[in-house]
Amino acid sequence: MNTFFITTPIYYANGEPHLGHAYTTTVADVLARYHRLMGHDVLFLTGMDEHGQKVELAARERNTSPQDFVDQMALAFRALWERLGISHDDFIRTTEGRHQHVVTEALQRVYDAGEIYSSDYEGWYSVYEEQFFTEKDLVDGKDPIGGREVVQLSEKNYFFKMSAYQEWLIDHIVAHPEFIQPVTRRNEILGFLRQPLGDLCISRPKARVAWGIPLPFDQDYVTYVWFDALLNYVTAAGYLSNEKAYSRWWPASCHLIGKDILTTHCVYWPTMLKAMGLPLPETIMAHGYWLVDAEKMGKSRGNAVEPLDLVESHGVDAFRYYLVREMTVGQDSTFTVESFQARYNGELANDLGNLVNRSIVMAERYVGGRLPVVDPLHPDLDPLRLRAEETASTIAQALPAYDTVAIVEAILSLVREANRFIEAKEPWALAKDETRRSDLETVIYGLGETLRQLALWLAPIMPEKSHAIWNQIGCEGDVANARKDALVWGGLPGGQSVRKMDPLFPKVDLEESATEESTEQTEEQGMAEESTTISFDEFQKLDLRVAIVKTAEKVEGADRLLKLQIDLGSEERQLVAGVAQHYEAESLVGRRIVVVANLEPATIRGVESQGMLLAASADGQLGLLAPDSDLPAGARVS
RNA sequence: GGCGGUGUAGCUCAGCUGGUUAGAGCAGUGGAAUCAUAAUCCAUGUGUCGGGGGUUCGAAUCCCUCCACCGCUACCA
Repeated sequence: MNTFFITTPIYYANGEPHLGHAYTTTVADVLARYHRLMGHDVLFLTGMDEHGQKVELAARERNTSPQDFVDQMALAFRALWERLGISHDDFIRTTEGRHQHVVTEALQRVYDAGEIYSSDYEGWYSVYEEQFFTEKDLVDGKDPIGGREVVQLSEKNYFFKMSAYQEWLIDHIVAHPEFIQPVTRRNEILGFLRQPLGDLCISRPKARVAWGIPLPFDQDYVTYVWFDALLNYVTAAGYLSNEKAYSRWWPASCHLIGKDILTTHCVYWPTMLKAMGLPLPETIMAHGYWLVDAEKMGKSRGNAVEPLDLVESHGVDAFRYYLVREMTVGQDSTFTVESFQARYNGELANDLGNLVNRSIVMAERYVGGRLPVVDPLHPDLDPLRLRAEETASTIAQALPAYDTVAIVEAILSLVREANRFIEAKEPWALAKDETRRSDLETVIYGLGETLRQLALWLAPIMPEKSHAIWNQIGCEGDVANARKDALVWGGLPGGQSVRKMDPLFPKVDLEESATEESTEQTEEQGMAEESTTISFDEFQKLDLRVAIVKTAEKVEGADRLLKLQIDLGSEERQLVAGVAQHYEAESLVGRRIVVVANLEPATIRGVESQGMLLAASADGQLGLLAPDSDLPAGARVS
């Protein structure tokens, strides 16, 4: 039997789950469910990464033990997976005995093979990032990632000879185009591997970090993140514990990850496996980020919407549907209420929900609620049958390509075909003509069978709603348990009674359900650590310039605004500044100021402002920023 | 700076190894129908396929170049 072993990353237990986690896990769930539908033997794994200093610190802050803390976090994640209808087969935690055993044993083997050595390491260490930095990495004496304190530290650590595997890894990636997907990420890794590859530090001294798995060959150290976390994939497969399971599941079919942990999965993990003498996973699929546009999340109404809130307002299935429908796996996408509502109203409520509703109503009204027994291959049903077969073949191609968007579109095309079919056949007209009774029955049967097909194909994406469809056409059992043979056209026997239910996707008034306020702008939600700092690139987007004030006057009808004409060197600009309560207009003329030159123009009190003057303020005091010397107008600030 | 990617209708995007009048969904406009969650169906686009050059009988699709944006990476800050 075909096996399909899919994993999500194990999520780090130092923060609450968010959209990024939800997306990865939902896509993995949808893929797992499709493979089950196709009759494959599936192992779907997710879990938690629970060791490390950040967990230790978080636990201390809450006055609890690390184990208590991670237990709570694991509960929070499990609760979300339950809410989202995730059908994982295993939930692994790195604090479990089965995993500690594998890590210990694997380390000992690699050590015995001479692939691990110890060495002194000296550098600047950030407690927060749990990382060393070289002198030149530092930015203003702070760590380059979060700008936090660093301390000089020299310590012995253990290293894995990762560098020895560089050529082998390149060869493997080149020889296996499916290994890293999408191709842009593959190129990235190949680019990364053109530089010399270093060795991998795999330890932390217990004196500094106690919360981890001790190195078997040196009890003064614990295992550092990668040689711990990544091994979860083989632990869960049964490595070193269940030979039968292991040989069945390993190597994994797919590690689904976010693009933020590409290197660890595409470089560290393969070399680790190689050193252990284990085969590599077939595919590492890196998806993109959801950009959450707070502006478009209802902020204009003063009440922003958190993506996960939509689960409560519109239901889990609509949320799952949106995730796999809107984002092409591998690319970034923007999460907005507008697009969510457009999908919900247009595709789910109008096209699909209404199709189900009108079909069931017609079955009740025109044929007494009992689905007729009709030859599924009746020529009148050809449009539906052919379209259903097309849907099936499209999905069969899209599934191995991880193309969730194509899967959804294939299903929607069947929905639209059915709506078109109804218009063409006009069952309401047939119902008025006794002589056309059999035509009518054929039509009703065709709709019933199409709904059955839809329920089956939608089940992996929308488990609850698809089951509701399944029930309404009188099918028994759980649609989630259906397998490939059920997908053959004509599986509806006929003769069973329809059971009308409430509309599947009622229109929702979001204004009432939106409550939480949010001040966030666009925020990236991957699995990367959130950071309040900005990158240098982001800073560079600002075009700050020195300007000289030519004229200044008060803006009519505004007591805080001044209208300034400024000399930017290459051009003159007009801008509006809210400094009238601190500066007389005349006193500014001739002064050098600093402005944001590439700010989008705005009209304030009817006056256009082509930029923004910079000033600092505190406790009601205000001071203009100005260069220390008589620089020319237009000088760039950086 | 190096490597890679993207740029196709108002919006979101399909268009594989070059080949009939460049497509889908949404939005817009006009119409039909009434079983249905005012839900559906039909019709409707003069799109410089980012600009320029080239290869070819023929290019959105291949090559070169330029521009814009994005990612990785280096360096500067």
